[in-house]
Amino acid sequence: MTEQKASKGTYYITTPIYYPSSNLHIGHTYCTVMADAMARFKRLSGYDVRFQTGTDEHGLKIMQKAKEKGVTPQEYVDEVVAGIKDLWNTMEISYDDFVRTTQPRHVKRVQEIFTKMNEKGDIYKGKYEGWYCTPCESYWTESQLVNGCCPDCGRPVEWASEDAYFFKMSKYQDRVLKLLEDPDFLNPKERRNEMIEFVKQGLDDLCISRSSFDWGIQVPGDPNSVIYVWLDALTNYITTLGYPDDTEDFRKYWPADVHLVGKEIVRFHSVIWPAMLMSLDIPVPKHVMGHGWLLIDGGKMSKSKGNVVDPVFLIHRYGVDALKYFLLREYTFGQDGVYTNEVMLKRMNYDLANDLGNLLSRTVAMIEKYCGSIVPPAGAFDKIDEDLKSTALGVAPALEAHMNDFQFNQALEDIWVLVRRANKYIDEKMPWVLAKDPEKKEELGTCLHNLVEALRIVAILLIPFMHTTSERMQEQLGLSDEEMAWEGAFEFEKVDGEKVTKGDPLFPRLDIDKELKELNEIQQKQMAEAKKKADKEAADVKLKPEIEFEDFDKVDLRVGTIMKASKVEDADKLLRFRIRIGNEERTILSGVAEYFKPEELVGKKVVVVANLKPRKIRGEESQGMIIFADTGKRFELVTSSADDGCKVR
RNA sequence: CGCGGGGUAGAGCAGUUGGUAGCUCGUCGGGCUCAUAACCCGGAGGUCGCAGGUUCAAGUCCUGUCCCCGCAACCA
Repeated sequence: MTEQKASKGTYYITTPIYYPSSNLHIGHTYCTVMADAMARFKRLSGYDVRFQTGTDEHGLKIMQKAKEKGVTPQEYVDEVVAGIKDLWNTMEISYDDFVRTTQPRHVKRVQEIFTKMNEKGDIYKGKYEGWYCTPCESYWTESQLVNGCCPDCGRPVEWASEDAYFFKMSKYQDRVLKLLEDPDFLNPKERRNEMIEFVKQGLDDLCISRSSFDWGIQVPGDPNSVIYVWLDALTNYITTLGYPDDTEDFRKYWPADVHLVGKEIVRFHSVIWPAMLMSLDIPVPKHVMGHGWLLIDGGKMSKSKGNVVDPVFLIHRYGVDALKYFLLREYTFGQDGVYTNEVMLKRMNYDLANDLGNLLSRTVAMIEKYCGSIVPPAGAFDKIDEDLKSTALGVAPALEAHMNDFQFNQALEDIWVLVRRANKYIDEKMPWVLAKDPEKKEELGTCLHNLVEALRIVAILLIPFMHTTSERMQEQLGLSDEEMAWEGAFEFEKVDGEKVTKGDPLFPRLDIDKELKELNEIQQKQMAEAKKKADKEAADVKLKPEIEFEDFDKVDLRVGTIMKASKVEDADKLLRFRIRIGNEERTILSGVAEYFKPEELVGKKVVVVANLKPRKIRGEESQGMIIFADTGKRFELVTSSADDGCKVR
């Protein structure tokens, strides 16, 4: 890429750095493809573009994954990251920098940033508290718990605390709120509203270190703590520019023009990240754009559901350009969209094969047939010619406006307005009739000439989205590089006596029914395998660390009779039990409402942890705990026929 | 509980500052034969979740209500 033309200034766009805990799916591809299209568009428009993506490689999850595979965390991420880079190469993603948070250039600067924030007085030592799952070594918030247990492994958690470093985020609450209220900063507005409300509820200080695991960047001067992954991850956008050193890149590209992110991490980018930058006294990014998700069967893609769509497979089958086109054309930025094979195949067939491919094909065929493969000159224009011309000239300005708004689907629609107009133009002009009449030769020439003009404009405007297709069009139309310059999309009179060459169809027509059938079969198989694998992982018996008999003996288990059972109002999952244990009765709350009807439990004899310290749940005291068998999907009663009050041991 | 989003033709979606409800696919009918059986034209099909309100005028503003989805703090 030539870096000469930078007349319009710089444009720095980023994708999130992805978490390599598994291979990427089509949702990640969607985000990266958008960023790539924007980067290419800006380059063509004359900006000095910097487009960055990468991977976020620290954290507990990675450590656990590596352990499962029996490799070091570094070995583990190296392998996954190689796959990710392969994917982006296959997708022809034109990134300028790929950052890995394990790279020394990043690690060193994150520590410097931590130190800087500390010197500013924005970091203090405190206690981090939460529900801790010992086997998973993770903290969870109250709301994350599932039935009061670890959402990952389903085992009980305990309230724990550790020394940790905190960032005084609350200090920046007012400034962040002000920033969010600027309609230009965070888009689309649905996300903005959400964040404004969130900040208005008040910002707490942010815990920015962990001591429960060590796969991360060490806190300067504290070998026992690593820097919290989000501080590590977010700063990638500036460490690659050399910050905190005063570098040319940093001065040139910061603040970033756009952080393109998924809606699930908008908060980190529009609240936490700006607060951190404010602490560092450097400018905040100009824009944060939150895109929606691709949903499958109305739900989020997830490995446990076994419904992830593999982009590599689709590229292999349909080609990079077709997939890119589909992703950019089908979905409205900011909104969730439903992915189905059928929707994808229809887009590919109708828009690409029928409309665009066929238009090129019939145009080139006619020029070969009627004009000896040489694009004829244009004569006088009639009304229809003028209409085609004005449609053609309207596309580029409309497209630029939509692109600047991140309306990729609209931008492509702009191009297709011309594609459809050109197809209609052929029908209106009926060149095959003109060809039969020697006196209509000039009219025929004008028609075919104008079609090539229209296709030239289409080919140029397609470069940011499908550059290979664009090149193939250029080749078939015999256009020079000069005729394909971006500015040329704003002019109609460019072509002149080119020699056209008919090539393979741009996009072969697909037999949708047949494709659907085959795709479904293949994907069913893939999903079944993925699901099996996920289920198997879940079924592996992971025992807690060994304990002494004395530890077990501390637990007083008793048989209890359920006297009453009722639902706790205002809580979806909680049931309230009155349990008789020998001579006494007590109240116990359990988060099992989704598995049992209260009335069917009355009279059952169950096993109760009788000497558990009472705990308040939803304002009520729970005096013990009922034992259930957890199948992973359901809870089942563990019953006994013995009299209540009996010891269980 | 709270916060955010959505509910518009059979399906999937657009609808800027309120002023005759659009698009793609499907469907029905017609045209053309240059082209990848592709392309072009026309028709049918919507009380814009429901109920009120503001207004000369509301899918678009306000109130209430039902249903679906997401977030709920460190978890991409």
